[in-house]
Formats: sequence, structure tokens, C-alpha cells
Amino acid sequence: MKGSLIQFSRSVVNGRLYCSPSSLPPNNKLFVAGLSWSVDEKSLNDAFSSFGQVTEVRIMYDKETGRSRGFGFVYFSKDDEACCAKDAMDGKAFLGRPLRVSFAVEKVRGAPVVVPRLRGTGNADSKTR
DNA sequence: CATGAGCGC
Repeated sequence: MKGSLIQFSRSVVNGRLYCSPSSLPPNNKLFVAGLSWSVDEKSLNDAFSSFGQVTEVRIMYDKETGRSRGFGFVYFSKDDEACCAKDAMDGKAFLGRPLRVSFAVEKVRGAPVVVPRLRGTGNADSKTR
């Protein structure tokens, strides 16, 4: 009995913001992209901690050049907070760059990953523009 | 044209 109790449209959170329909399941992990190469973990932590309790913030950097890949991940204590922060920060400008936030789909080590450009899976409106 | 799908243990 699997019982997929995945509730979409988490409705109102504390009386504010709604959960946009996403193809990906709401996880407590948040994928943050569109970050400026100068973005720091603290910046993201501070920015996202305002919406919820951030447990971990990780930004990926290149091991060769040492330059940030321009994307990172933010871990929240609860998916609700992540959702709120996502809807709140997604589409907003961060350090002069349009920030893109979406749920992180943890890939399996050594397995090919097929991730569409988040084209309609929980990201800022692209079609209506 | 887009700076975007990881890392560590």
C-alpha cells in the first residue's frame, strides 16, 4: 500500500502565499539558480532564512577554475517554508540577477540526469511573457 | 543565446 499522500496546492500558509502547482514533489530541499558568481552562502542563508528556518545552504563551485557555477541549494526545515520562500524569492532579483528557485530533485550518484530547463515545473512565468 | 541540476560520506 503505497498511499501517495502527496498534497498539492498546500493552500494558504499562515494566511499568505499559495503553493504553485509543480511537477516536482515539494521537498525541504530547494534548488536555487541564477545566482550571481559573487553570491555567498551567507547571502542566500540570510535571504531565505527570513521566510523559514534554513538548515543548510550549499553553493556549488567549480573545482578547476574555482568560480561558482552560478547555482546553489538551500535546505529548509519544512517543505512549507521552502515553498513559501520559493514563491517569494523566485522571479526576484538577487544581487542584480534574476533569481530562480525551484525544488531540488536529488539525483542519484552515477546516474544520468534528465532535468528539463525547469520549463513549467515550478518556476517563474515564462510563457506569459 | 543561458550563469542551472550538486556535494559529501
